[in-house]
Amino acid sequence: MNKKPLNPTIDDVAALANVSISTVSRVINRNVPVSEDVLARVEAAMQELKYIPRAAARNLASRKTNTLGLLASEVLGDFFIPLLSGIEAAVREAGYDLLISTAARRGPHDHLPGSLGSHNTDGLLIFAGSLTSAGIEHTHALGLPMVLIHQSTPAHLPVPCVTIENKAAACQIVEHLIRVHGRRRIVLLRGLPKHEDAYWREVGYREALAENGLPFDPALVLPGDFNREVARGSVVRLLESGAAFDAIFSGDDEAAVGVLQALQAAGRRVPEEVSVVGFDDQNLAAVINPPLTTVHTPTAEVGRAAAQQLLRLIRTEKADPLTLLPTEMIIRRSCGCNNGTR
Amino acid sequence: MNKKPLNPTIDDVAALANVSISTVSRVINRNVPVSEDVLARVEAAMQELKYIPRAAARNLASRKTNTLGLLASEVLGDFFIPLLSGIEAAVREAGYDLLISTAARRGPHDHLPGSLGSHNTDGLLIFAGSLTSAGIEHTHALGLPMVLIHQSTPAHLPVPCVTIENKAAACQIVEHLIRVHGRRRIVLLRGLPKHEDAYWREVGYREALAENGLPFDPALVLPGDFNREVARGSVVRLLESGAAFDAIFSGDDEAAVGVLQALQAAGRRVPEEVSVVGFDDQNLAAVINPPLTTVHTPTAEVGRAAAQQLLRLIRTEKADPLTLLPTEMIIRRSCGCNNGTR
DNA sequence: CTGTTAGCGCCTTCAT
DNA sequence: ATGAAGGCGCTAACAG
Repeated sequence: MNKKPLNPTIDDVAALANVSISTVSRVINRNVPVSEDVLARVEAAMQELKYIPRAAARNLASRKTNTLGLLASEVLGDFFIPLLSGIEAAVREAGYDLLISTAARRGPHDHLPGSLGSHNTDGLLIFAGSLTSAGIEHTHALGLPMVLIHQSTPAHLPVPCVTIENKAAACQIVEHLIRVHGRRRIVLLRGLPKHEDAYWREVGYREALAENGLPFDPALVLPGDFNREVARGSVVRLLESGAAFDAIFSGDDEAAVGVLQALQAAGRRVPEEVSVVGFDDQNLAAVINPPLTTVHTPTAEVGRAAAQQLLRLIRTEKADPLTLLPTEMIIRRSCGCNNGTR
Repeated sequence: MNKKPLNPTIDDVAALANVSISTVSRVINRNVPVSEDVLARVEAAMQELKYIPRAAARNLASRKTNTLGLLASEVLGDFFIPLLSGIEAAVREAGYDLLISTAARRGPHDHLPGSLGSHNTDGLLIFAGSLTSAGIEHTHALGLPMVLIHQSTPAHLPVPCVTIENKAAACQIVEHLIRVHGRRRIVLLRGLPKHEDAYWREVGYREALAENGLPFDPALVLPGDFNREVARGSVVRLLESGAAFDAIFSGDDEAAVGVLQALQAAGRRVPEEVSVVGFDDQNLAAVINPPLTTVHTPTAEVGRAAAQQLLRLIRTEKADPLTLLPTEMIIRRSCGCNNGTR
């Protein structure tokens, strides 16, 4: 008589506890009432055998996987950590697993990484830029629940989206430059062209100019791509062009690093000669020199909210079409405030 | 006759292609030769039906899950991104999936998150500090292949480990402080007490002192915990104590940030009055003020190597007991070099 | 090279 | 409240 199978199954537990496998299944799932003593026996047996239900078998039988997929873009920026921990927390609290996949080279027909296909995941969290519009439609057509992060749904598809307030914050921070620091020639380092955050930040920038009677000068709008090197290159070229400017609004903090490097290499003093502000309030914003005035984005909350919406969608087939999380301006020194302090 | 089932199974494909399901299975897995025309027919049918094999069914039948689990610690530091991308790359190249789980509150008996249990994952990647020694032994006893990251195996268990060279690099950077900058009262801000990286870095520090005829002074060893605030607190207290010191070797870059903040707040000039060096070469090391002299650690490679070892272990039951990746000192300004440059 | 036949381990009606 | 039996969709011998 084999006492302890190395990979116990539900049958082993049932045998040990002297009940049927259905009963064991019931105590595992706690769906249906089970008498006190039977419950105790079964639980003891499970402990004894160190029984762990096989996910594959449960998934196959129950037709759900209890796992959520996260499709991330190839470039994992600094904001990815808070995003991930927010997602992870929500997913775990709900008893789900998290399968992650970065957007690898995927052909046009090959819309999803195989593993994230409809049968291997109960739903998908899709980060901005990790799937084309066509890919999203295709996935949606498959009937896979999904929610988009930092990207609104294309083609009027009923796909929930969770993102942050970009425009008002961008407007506010640019107005800060104008009204508090008297800047009038403000450069915009736009983010990734197709990125919605970048788009709305630009709209906010223009709005601030317009509301304060400043002209919009296309010569002051340069590529930043949310990338340190790209941003640095843009500023170097701007400097070479001899164009006049007294402030730079960078698409995100990462690009702001490049901005500062280019400016400092050229001997331009920040913030005395030129104010610099960013967006995101990433880890390095507070420690860089000078400390960066920027906009704080609640990235962990975005992750958490996205996971929660997806879970709701899966369970109730209903979710908020749009979750817009608030942002907040953080004044430090790169804009010109607090200079001399500390 | 139902033309396109919404969730096609292998049977639908077989029917459409006029073959048996075994044949379809063969073209899916490409294990066994299949004739040209049959292969074409089957592939056409799969396309036509948009067939996606159900992972749960394959897993159940084949007794393997094709997914690797990653157990991470609760605190996801900056180094986590490169680690994750290295892992993800290796895992994806091998055609596996990645299930991630941060070490949540887990009771003493409840060693693993359920989903990472032996039946749901073919193997585990365990990051330092995410599992106790007992947990590791327990998991190993379950027969689950695993490899440890930045942590060596306890109790002589045959569990492969991949980590980095800490001691020599720590010794080298401290020697740099001594020989190049003439520092003699060097503070050590140790990392997390139970963390092996921290241990070896301390050994390297002591070795450097010994080899250069400097006394080891316990008063100069303070907690840093790989944490910005803890490090700052330690330095603040050190300053208050009035102890003399002319350099600080911080357990990692994150702690170095706290060191710099405390020093600058107290008006101590870095590197003129005190040299500061870190370890890890994190994202912010190059942009902080002053740019941090530190040790570069190949974190993405660590992730990749760990995944590869785990895969080898799963496939061949053999793996290198220890993979030690090289590190490299990066000279910037906080030690006193290159001052005035740029 | 291809088809037939058992399961893989669990959930889920359906009886009792 | 509990047991019996039939799949879930696929892989893996085993024949042919």
